[in-house]
Amino acid sequence: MKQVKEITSRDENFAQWYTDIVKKSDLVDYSSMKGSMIIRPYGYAIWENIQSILDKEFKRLGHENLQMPMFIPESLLNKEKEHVAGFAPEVAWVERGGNELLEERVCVRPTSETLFCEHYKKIVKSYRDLPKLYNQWCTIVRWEKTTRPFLRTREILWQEGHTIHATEAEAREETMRMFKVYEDFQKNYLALPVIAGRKTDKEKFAGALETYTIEAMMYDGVALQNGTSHYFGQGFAKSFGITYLDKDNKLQTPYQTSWGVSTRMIGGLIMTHSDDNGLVLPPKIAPIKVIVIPIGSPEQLKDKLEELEESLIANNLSYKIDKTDKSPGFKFAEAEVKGYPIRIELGARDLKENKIVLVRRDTLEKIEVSSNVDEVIKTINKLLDIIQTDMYNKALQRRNSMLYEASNYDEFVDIAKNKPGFIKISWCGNEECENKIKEDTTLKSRCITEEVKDGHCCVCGKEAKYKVYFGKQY
RNA sequence: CGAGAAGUAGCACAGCUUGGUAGUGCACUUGGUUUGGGACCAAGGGGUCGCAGGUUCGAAUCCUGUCUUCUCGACCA
Repeated sequence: MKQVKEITSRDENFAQWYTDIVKKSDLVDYSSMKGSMIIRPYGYAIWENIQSILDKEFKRLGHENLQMPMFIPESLLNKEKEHVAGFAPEVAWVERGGNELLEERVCVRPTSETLFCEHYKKIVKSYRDLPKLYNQWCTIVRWEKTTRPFLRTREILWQEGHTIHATEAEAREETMRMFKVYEDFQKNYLALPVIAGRKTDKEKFAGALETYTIEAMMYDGVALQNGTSHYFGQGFAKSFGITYLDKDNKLQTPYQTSWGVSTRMIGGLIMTHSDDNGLVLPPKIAPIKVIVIPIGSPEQLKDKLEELEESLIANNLSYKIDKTDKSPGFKFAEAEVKGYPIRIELGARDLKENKIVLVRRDTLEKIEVSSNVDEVIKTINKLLDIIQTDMYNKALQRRNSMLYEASNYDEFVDIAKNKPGFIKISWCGNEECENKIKEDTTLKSRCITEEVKDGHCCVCGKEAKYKVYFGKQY
């Protein structure tokens, strides 16, 4: 396979390959601010697609969008102890306004739980006020040391849902509902095979009772935490003094959740599907589904091109026609870098024989079809479905080939040191065992996938409570 | 944050050792010829050499600081 110039081979240097892909496909550009990327129109279009799909789903489930302040006074952030302790190391502070030193410094939100709590305290008085199902699309700031486009940035573009409920059951249900929304979205739209499970206490969100996580595995076997849903119980409500009167006129403390996904998912998309020729995007999320490349003089192709364009519009297929006067080879390569799912090679020579060539980006397979436009559209629609499914299955196969299960600690360490991927073990639930694994292998727990009643902890040999995956992470 | 490397036109780089008019290829613009895997000819346009100091008659080049990027570690709800 011919390799596109200037993209490092994926198997040679995965990190460099990733950097090349995001740059060459024009998803992002760097700015002079470390860790704050410029999301270019093509990258932002992917985010807009993600946004519109999820936003519709959130609203269908009864959520309302709102917008919170971007600054949090220190005293407000400090109200929930565990929460602030977890975030303190990566909070950015504003200490001056103009030339004046502030009386109280304010942080740029690393997440908005505290702001929502303060607000709930004001607006929740009665059981009639519950639940509140809120979401905001915004940016947050976490002062990361090492940054990489999409995967780890200081300024993060994301969505955070915050809900408050009268009962524990309702809040738990909400946590799991949104967890499922994320899981389905990533499988069905992003074509990412994911492992969904609960975080260990060590790895859960600061201030949460339970954190549920969507863990995707990248091409190189490294994990990407691609979304989380948290159950807070009454912890935040108690810290902030949020109460309401129930039907019996008794004062009660409500239950809360929060959940979020970010543009990190775009990094996940790239690191799962793309190849040495460039980006490969699942059709359901690709901003442009079809790229038309005319080959031959414009006069020869004019009629067919117009006919094709009309049909693409009529069938609601997002498309682009490359009318530049570059050579066909250049356009092919460019189309591959951009990852358009289907390429139409509209060639004068083929048209004489009433043929058109379609090319799948995921496999680069060339498919000859009749130049009858209705036929072409029919084939495209079929192909888009096939590509979406095939991409998922291909990623699933690779992911599964890097899933291991270890029955004893020696085996675990051996796999951890020699094979990239996730390793499943039985675990007693104690943090010491997690820490030992971290020390010996640098692996961290990804998530708990099931509870078990028998078996022994892979590390200490005591009675096992869970099956849990370990892996390296981005 | 630690170790290493890099920053000169949109991109890839040369020039730096030994200070003295800012270079090459691709890309871009115009005109023409082309068109099935990164076309060709001709004529053009574009850079305060990452930023800030310092040394010097003179700095892309030497010195100091700083920022950004990359690789590998550490860190990472």
